[in-house]
Amino acid sequence: MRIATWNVNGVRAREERLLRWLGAHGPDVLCLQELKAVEDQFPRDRVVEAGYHAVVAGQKGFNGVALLSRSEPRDVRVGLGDGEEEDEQARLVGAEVDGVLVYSAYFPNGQTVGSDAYRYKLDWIRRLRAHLEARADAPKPVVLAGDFNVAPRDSDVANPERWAESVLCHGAARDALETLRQWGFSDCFAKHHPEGGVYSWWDYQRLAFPKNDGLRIDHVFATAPLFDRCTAAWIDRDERKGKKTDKPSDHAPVVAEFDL
DNA sequence: ATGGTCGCGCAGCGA
Repeated sequence: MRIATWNVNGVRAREERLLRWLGAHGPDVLCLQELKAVEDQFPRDRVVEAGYHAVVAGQKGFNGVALLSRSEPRDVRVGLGDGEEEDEQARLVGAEVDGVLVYSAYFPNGQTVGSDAYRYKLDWIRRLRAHLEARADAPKPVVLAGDFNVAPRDSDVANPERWAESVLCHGAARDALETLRQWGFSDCFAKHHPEGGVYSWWDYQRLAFPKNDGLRIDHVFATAPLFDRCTAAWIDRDERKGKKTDKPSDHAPVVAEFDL
C-alpha cells in the first residue's frame, strides 16, 4: 500500500501536475494540502477519471485539504471535531481506506514565534491529539500525513542555525509535535533515512531549491503495527524541479510504502 | 538593487 502526501499550493494551479503525478506514481492514497479552493473548484471529474475517490474539505482562497484513494473511503470525518470551539479553517480530513484510518492534515504555519497565529498553531496540534484520543480507536492502524509545518530535527534543515527561531523549527513547535507523536506515531521517512539531509519544502525565493536550502516539514506518521510494515519511504524531489513556466509547487510529495 | 517568489483574486495577505 502506497500512501503519499503533497502540499500542492493551489490545486487549480497544479491540476496538470496533479493528474500527471497520479498517473506516474499510482499511490493507493494521496493526501493533498493547501488546495486554496472550495470543493466546487476541485478537479473532481479528472481525479475520478484517473481512478480515485476524493474527499474534499475546501476553503475559499486559503487552506483546504483532500484525501484521494483508489478504494472507497469509509467513516469520513472533516475537521477536529473535538467538542471544542469549531475550527473555521479547512485543515483536516480523515477516512478509513482498506482498513487504515488515514488523515490528510495541514498544520498551521504560525507566521512568527509569539504571534496569535503561533499560539493557534500550538493549540491546533494539541487539539489534533485530542481528536485522535476521541476518534481513533486502537488498535486500528492510523496514518497521519500532511504538511506539519515542523522540521523535527536539525538534520531536517539545510541551515539549522538560520531557521532555529522560525516557526518551523522553534522548540515549542517541536515539543508540540513530539507530544502529538507520542500518542502512538512514528516517522516513516526517518525510519529509512535516519541521517537526515533530505527535504520536502524549498522557498520559491532566493534560489532555495537550486541551492538545496530546504526543510523536511511534510511527513507520514504511522502507528506501531503499520510502521513496522513500512518497507520504504522517499521524497519525490523531481516534482519540485522546473522553470517558472513549469509551475512546480514549493513542496515535493512524500511517499511511504507499506507491506499489507 | 533595502528587493527577491508564489497563489489567490484583484489589494494585500499568507506562506
